[in-house]
Amino acid sequence: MTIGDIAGSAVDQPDGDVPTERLSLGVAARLSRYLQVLTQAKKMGRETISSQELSEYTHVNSTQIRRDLSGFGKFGKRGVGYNVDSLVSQIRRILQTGGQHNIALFGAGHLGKAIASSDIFADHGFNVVAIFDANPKKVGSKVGGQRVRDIADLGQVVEDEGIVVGVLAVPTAAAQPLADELVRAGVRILFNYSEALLDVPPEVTVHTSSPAVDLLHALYFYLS
Amino acid sequence: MTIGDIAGSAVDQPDGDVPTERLSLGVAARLSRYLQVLTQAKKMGRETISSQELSEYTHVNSTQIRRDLSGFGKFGKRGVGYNVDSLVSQIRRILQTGGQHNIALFGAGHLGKAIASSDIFADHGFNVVAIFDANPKKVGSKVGGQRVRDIADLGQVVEDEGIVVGVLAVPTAAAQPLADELVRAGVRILFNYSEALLDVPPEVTVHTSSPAVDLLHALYFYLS
DNA sequence: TAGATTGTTAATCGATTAACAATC
DNA sequence: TAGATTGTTAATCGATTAACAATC
Repeated sequence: MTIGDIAGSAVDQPDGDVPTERLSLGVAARLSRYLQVLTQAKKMGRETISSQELSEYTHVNSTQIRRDLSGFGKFGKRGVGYNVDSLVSQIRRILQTGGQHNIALFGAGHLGKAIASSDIFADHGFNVVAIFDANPKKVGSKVGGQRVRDIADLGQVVEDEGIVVGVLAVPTAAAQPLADELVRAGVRILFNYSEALLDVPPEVTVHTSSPAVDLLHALYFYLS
Repeated sequence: MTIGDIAGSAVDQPDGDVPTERLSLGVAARLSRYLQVLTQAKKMGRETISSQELSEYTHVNSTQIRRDLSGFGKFGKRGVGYNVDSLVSQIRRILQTGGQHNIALFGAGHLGKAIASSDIFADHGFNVVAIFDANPKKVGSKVGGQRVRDIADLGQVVEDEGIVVGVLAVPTAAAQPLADELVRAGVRILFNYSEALLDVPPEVTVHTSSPAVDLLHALYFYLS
């Protein structure tokens, strides 16, 4: 890859350009955030972007952005900004998430269809390799170019496809039993779009989507 | 409503004179987070919850949670925990978002339908009072019990219903022009589900949904 | 009571910010 | 060059954590 010589030749830091230590939670979260904006900027044809612009889109202070990035190498050009393409590669490398990851989607309702037919996940290297639904009537139908599978095949598919992430777009009542099955099958990250509070073992991470909470948060600053 | 006498005074104040101090961004974000879990817990019939349990569901340290809450009053009972109902009321009061807010939904595709038929927003006091779509064929059809309206009526509806939040579940290409119209109509908070980077005036807040980014973030900690 | 959990303190760590020289 | 923007420092602020007495 071309990444090595760009960052490597810049300065031979003792720490180097490869983050040996685990990133702090805050840094990882912010880098992911930058990546989102950069990906969108790339789609819109932008070639460079300044820390100031990144700041406006991410709501992260521009000094903080420069500081986050400069910790891993000198990626920017003074007076110009950052090259969008190269910064995307750099951040992906830092986050070690440049690869492709297989995910499984559960629930072929409106939300499931919306997810399957969008490329929000695909843009970040997540391939929806299987869609499941508990309703026998939906099994076999096509959603987003995929055949909807029976939940009974869960274990086999997780193993065959090396799935580590399960996206739960199912009714609240179905979420916990499904989560239990996914944990049993070896899935380690659950993305929960239902309203259930999921109980899982400590080695499993649950992320619960909360658009309304984000909205409340925004509203607080609007009202005050 | 009981909300008016508590939160109303803050809203009615001229600029600068707010009775209570504005919460820090971090506190407001965490309180919103607690509220989400409490709302779910309430639905599941829980009567009390400990800071330790809240910590497990929110990934916020339990000491931090007790510290956040005790800053506003002694809401808990030692040896027992917090009463779910009363804590919900308290946090809503603190966030001044206990009232009902009218929001408008744009786009009657899969995502729009998923949002309209779920109660993720309703649970937090957000009423979807209007659904718009640019496609004339969809205008007039029913989605989530509402008649889909023509985008041309936007200005009038925003004024009539007092809408401050617009949820954009539209194709990327349609997002910026729509955002411009919403800003013109006086909407101050945009919830963006498209992949567009929206340019808006400083008085308008854009929140871009980023499930894939959250996933990347979770994955980083799984991989390392 | 006895166990559990809050409310609170104090110490540490990381985030944020302003400022500015370096340099594209 | 001249303007713009990075990379970096230093100072401040807020978040996090462990620990524990209070008390339900």
